Amino acid sequence: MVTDQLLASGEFLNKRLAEKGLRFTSQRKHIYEVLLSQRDHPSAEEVFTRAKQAKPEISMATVYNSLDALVKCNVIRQVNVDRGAAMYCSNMNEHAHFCCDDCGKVFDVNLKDSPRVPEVDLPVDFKVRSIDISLHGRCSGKCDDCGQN
Amino acid sequence: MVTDQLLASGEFLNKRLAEKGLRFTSQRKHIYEVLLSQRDHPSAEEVFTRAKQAKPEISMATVYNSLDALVKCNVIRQVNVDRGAAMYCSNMNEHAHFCCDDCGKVFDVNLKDSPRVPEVDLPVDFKVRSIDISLHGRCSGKCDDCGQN
DNA sequence: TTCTTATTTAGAATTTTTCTAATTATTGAC
DNA sequence: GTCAATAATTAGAAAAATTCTAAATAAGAA
Repeated sequence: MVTDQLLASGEFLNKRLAEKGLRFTSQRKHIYEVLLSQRDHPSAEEVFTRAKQAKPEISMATVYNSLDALVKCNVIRQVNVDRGAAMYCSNMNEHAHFCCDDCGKVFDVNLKDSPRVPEVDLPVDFKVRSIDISLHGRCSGKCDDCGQN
Repeated sequence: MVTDQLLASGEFLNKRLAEKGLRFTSQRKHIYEVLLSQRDHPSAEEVFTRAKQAKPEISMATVYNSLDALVKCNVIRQVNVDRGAAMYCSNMNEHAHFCCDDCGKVFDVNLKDSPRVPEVDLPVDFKVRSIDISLHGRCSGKCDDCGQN
């Protein structure tokens, strides 16, 4: 288990980046912290906005670069539920995403009997790196934007 | 089971569209046929290109509108595996998508013990309409663009 | 410290998607 | 079949999302 202290220190990220031959930079650290500090599903644009608060000089290109680096070294996930902007998720516990087609919000949902991930019939030399499960439907009233039904 | 004859006739699509209060138009029929006739995972742009061959007057806005209509009435699926363009899939059998991070190609893959779709812990009033499972990894040599490993 | 090279930056460019307003086509009622 | 209501189509503009470029900077290894 990764402790919050370890996450905060940068040690953890440093190690993960190094394992992939990626450099530990203040921008990547900051963007990672931005994602950890508010555990929703921001788009790159939204990450950019949040990151600028403490680091006004950061650029959009760096946000994309950093997000890619963080995804590559497996400390965040990229979430693609629809056309439109990709979203980013710092919850690395095994979970799926529920996307409400009414309000567009994305919720983390846990798999029952976790970690029972679906098995697939793959050609022998296909190598799986990650599995994404996303549901679409209606969150129906659970969120502010969704009315009664 | 939906027969190819039924699919081709337009009867099937007509019925599905009507069930959702959507109109049956020559453009929607054509785009559906375009997707059925080549069962890969084209982007809207690619659908546009293919559709224009027989219907040069069709517009991009109509392609998006039609794809949305076809998704809404459940005769095709929208596939979001990455940043960049959404893709469309006319295979409505239960299956997952494997996206090769090397070459970007998307493959349909069957679930083992189908149809054992993962169950999730959802708030009671969340209603699920569809489930998407996508894998990322390497197709490693199975495709033309992927070298030896 | 020095060197090499990955990363960052601002901004331009490209790609993808949505919107607009006028026109056309589909559907249901008569 | 004709008419009316309105959904869908069209071209093009606009917006949104992402990638690229070339110069400057910073990280990590020696």
